[in-house]
Amino acid sequence: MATIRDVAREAGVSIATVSRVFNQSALVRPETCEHVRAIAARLDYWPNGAARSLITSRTLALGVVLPDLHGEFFSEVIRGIDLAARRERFQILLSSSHADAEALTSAVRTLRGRIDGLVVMSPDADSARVVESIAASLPVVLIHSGPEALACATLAIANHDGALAMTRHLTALGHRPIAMLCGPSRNIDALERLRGYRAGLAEAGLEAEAALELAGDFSEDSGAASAATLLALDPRPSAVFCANDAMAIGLVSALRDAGVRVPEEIAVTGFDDVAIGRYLSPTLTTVRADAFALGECAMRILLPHAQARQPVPAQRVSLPTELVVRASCGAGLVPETEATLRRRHGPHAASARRAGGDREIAGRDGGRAS
Amino acid sequence: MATIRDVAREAGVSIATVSRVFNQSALVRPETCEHVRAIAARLDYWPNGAARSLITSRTLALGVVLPDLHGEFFSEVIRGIDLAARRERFQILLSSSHADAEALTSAVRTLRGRIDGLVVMSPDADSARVVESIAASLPVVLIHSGPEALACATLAIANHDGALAMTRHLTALGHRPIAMLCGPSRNIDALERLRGYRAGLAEAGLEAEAALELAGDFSEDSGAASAATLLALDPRPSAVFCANDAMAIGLVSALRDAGVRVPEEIAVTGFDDVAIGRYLSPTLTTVRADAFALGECAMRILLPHAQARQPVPAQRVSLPTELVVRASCGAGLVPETEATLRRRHGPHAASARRAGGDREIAGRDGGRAS
DNA sequence: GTCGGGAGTGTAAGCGCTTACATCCGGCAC
DNA sequence: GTGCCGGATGTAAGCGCTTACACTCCCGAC
Repeated sequence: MATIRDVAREAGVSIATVSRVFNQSALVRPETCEHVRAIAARLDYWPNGAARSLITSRTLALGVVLPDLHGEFFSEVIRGIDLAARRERFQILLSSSHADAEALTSAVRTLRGRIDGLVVMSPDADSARVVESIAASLPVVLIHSGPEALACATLAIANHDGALAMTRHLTALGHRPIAMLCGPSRNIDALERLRGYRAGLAEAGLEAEAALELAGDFSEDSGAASAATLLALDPRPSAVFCANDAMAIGLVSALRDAGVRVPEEIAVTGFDDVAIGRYLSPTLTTVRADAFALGECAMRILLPHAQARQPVPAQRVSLPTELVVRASCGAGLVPETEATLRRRHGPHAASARRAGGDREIAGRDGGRAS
Repeated sequence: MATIRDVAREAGVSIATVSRVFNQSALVRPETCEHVRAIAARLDYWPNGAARSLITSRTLALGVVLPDLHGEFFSEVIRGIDLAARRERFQILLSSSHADAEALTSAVRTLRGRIDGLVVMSPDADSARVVESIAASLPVVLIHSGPEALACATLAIANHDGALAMTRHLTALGHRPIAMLCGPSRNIDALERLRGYRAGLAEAGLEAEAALELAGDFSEDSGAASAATLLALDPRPSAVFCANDAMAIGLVSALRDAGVRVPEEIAVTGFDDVAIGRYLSPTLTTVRADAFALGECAMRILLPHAQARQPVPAQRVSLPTELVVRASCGAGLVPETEATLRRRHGPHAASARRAGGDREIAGRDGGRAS
């Protein structure tokens, strides 16, 4: 691999001149510049990134640490991050599956000196501490939905509000009892969604019951597996709010196999709004948590500070969610009981598929907040 | 940020000793080692990756260049790559959306000096040339399904064989005419699938007809959009083989909206085997192209050479596909006409959902080959 | 006692680059 | 002609690290 010295020798100039050519310095005579570029092209030379970043202490790279890469949600987050980063000519160093705080610490260490900033997505509480401690020396944004205040820039999904909106929607449609298929018991997002569900029940004067809170783990299989438990409940719930779409999809499939009609006999709703939700039968009523926007938003917060190499001030930004009413909740079947509902949703039958207008912003108090 | 010199001064040793401590050199007295580690921990020191890789010319990072990040397929490829890379303590530098050869070249340049090896996934022919030219100076694996031989290590999906197996399956079930919903016209994978479809028709003595080859672009929407064209065909096809699952999902959804029963009136099949295929109604008959395995396999080829920093010898590895028979093809409805088919597939009704045994390896001549 | 050798540590070079500063040179004002 | 200025280029330091080689002990063999 050719180095700057090879090019300089070959071009009959000093390495400083070659360097200037590759750094758009205006101080190089056009002819010299041309000549150097020609030689560089011939030798297939391009500045070495490591050497460059060693002296400039800027790497034009950002670290992205995720808990996992499974499923559409993470993939969309990465896409959002990647797109925003590329716009500013930043590379992405991806690192995943950091189950515990220790793994996270060591991941961050290996990244040191290779990145100008970091996005950490972590659904567990310990990792938040680790990130807090890094935040002083490296621009960091933490994607974390826990309710507590942290000493670093935090981006949260409005899980609670989204789940509340969904539960309100189900109670307003007259569903009861309403069950919840929960996510992993130590997952912050899952817990916040559960909180929102409970708040929604309370608002409608319904009581939260342990028997109605089914265990799940965010996988399609766990959704399918919960069908039996669900059908054995007495009284049988008229609606099930699943903590994510994957479980809702698994559950609908298992219910269909069991000969139970959705939404006529049991309504099923999800959370996330995965792409195929609008193509399922019945189309899936869910809460849109815009994963792409999440990644993009994290970048919007991080990038200016990464470029300036200055710590991101502690702040808390919440990304609003939207209630997406389609068919699986039974809207359109059950007469609506509240005039407000009708006004807010507009028509939303099964035919609302692919319509953009079937959405309502639920996270009214989302948006920016410190 | 503390440097090696700070630690050395504080610990009262030379920088060489500190360096040795962090490189597991056996030459350091245990007490010294302990002492240095303590100081390092106190100063929150960790070796700078850029400096390290500048002198060792190893980065413990691999570049991954993808055409796009949209959809489950890519996300699974990345997951496979990430997992395999992590096992060998390699980081992943992700770079996507390199539409053309030029963008690819510049992406590779920015990566130079930051990576020990590279995986490029590219469905277009020009990029293959770019990769070929890099292969001499950097270990590279190209994921590319074009039929031509290339001067670099190439990993291909057995698109042709998979599509052939699917078409055979459909003809054997007695379907005709059989339409194909194609992918992007310049996409190699899409073209190879089309080739396989045509070969399958020819085998069955059927003629390929332009009218039966519908235009699509791999998106759910394009699948849905093709429903009208399809239904207007005369004679109406009894089966449609979609070049990927996303289009099949969109098509099934649009057909359902149009009141056409799948598979009774029209059978629909896909390619990829996305996770939710088994949860759809009807469950989706498709060709499994194991994206996770693809990423993993690319790493298996690349990693040894990346570690040794030696070019990957030109070779061609093909990843076999499997025919996954579920309900959307109408198997179980239509009496099977060939004894061989029955023997190969075993029972496969709608209830085959979630069964592992409903799969048959189609790419018999896949596997390793040079 | 002398010597050799190996274990532990230090010294210094240099990876490929950027950049402050030095140098050179041509042109222009006087 | 001299001096000055500024544009173009060169020189050299040094980013934080690894590692070849040098050095210093200390111990055991003789």
